Amino acid sequence: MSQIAKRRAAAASSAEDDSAYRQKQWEILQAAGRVFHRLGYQTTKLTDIAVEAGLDRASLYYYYGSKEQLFRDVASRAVIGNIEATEEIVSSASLSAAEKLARVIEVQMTSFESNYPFLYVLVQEDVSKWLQPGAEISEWKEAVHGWSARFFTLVRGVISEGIESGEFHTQLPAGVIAHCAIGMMNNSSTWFKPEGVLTAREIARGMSELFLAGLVSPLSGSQRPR
Amino acid sequence: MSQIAKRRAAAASSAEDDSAYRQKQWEILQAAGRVFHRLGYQTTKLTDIAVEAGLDRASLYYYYGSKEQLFRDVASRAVIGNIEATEEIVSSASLSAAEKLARVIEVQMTSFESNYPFLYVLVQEDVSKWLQPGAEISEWKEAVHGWSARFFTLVRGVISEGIESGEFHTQLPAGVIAHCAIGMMNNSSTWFKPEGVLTAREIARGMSELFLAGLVSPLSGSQRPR
DNA sequence: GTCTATATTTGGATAGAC
DNA sequence: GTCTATCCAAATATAGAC
Repeated sequence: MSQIAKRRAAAASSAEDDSAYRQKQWEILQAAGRVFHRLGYQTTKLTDIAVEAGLDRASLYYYYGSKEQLFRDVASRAVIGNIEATEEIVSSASLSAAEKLARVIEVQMTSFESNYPFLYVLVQEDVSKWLQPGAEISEWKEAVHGWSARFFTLVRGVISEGIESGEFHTQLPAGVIAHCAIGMMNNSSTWFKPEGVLTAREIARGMSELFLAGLVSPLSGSQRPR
Repeated sequence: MSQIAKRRAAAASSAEDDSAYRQKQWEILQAAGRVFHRLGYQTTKLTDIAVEAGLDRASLYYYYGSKEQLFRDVASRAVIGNIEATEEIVSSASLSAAEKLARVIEVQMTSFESNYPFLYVLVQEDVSKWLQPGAEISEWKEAVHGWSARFFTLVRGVISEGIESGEFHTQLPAGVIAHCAIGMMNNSSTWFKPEGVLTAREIARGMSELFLAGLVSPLSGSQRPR
């Protein structure tokens, strides 16, 4: 164990929750989140994060042990609660498939917003590439990949449910529709800004409407007058 | 100019179109395309490409001068014709907005298929990050970014046209809808396989229907019986 | 706690033998 | 044409002074 690792461990174990140490950790984490979101994991250099956080490259190691740990902490921040909320929606007995889909979209989009930019950091990394042959896999990577797969399965399940009950009509398999929905949402990492004119909730409603009623339907757009 | 560069230039200039040299270049390019698609540009190491192509890392330099040139050749392969086809559709005077959108989706999806995986290599790179402050920009990167922006503008234009003519109904701004459409299509880089059960054309039709009529509309899905 | 200076590793690119 | 053996730059991580 390196010297800096010992000092880091000592500082971490003796630090209270609201200590200056934790505060600084949090500031660095936020800075890292912004940079990862802007540049992606591979492109981001520790220098970029150090500059964004306003200290030296070496000083980062007093707070975080590695670039990967930094990324891990950034990315873990939001996922779990998100998945659980989605599972609850999907397993509801009283909601129609359309309502479920609308709520899943709303949970996801508002989660992108309230956890900004942490959740985006993850979705834009395409975690499915992590388990490709040749890549070193870690327990954490597998877990994230599992969540990602789980989310896909949940969305596909809702679509399947709607198709089987006759509520939804489509020529495409449920999995493809699920990919479309997820792609639409995840792609918002490239354009959505929390301080924009539209809130995540408003965008989510528009997306649901688009997905359920389409652009041409005379029903759509008139349900909620502007 | 390095020795290997001279030998490469000599081989390239004296090679006929159907020579063994060109053939090998093409094989390497295909291998590189597969690896870039699988791992992304930054993550891909020259070793990965060499292994995929079945020769040594150093031997690549007899055919291509750098990793970036390799990527550039991979990525340039498909884009231009694609943009031009899209521009022609959009500028048509006789098509409705809905028909234009459907055709744009079909062009894009079939292009992903027929150029597989070259076009995917590009869309999954998020070229907008290339012009971020701090990144070194090249003429080529700017050109690609320009195409990407142009494509977005074209799609948004179609949506706007439909909204203004009263053909489309939505609560969302045209730009957001355009992002949704593009996100849906580009995300297919993570799941579409040319050898799958559905052709790109079939998927494109399904996507158009989804976008125009929605999932719930009783019209959708019945237009083309299965 | 933060920095300067440096060790270490990785990966792109070259020289030169064959 | 392809390879072995390097070189070199970039980037992560560490030691140790302050």
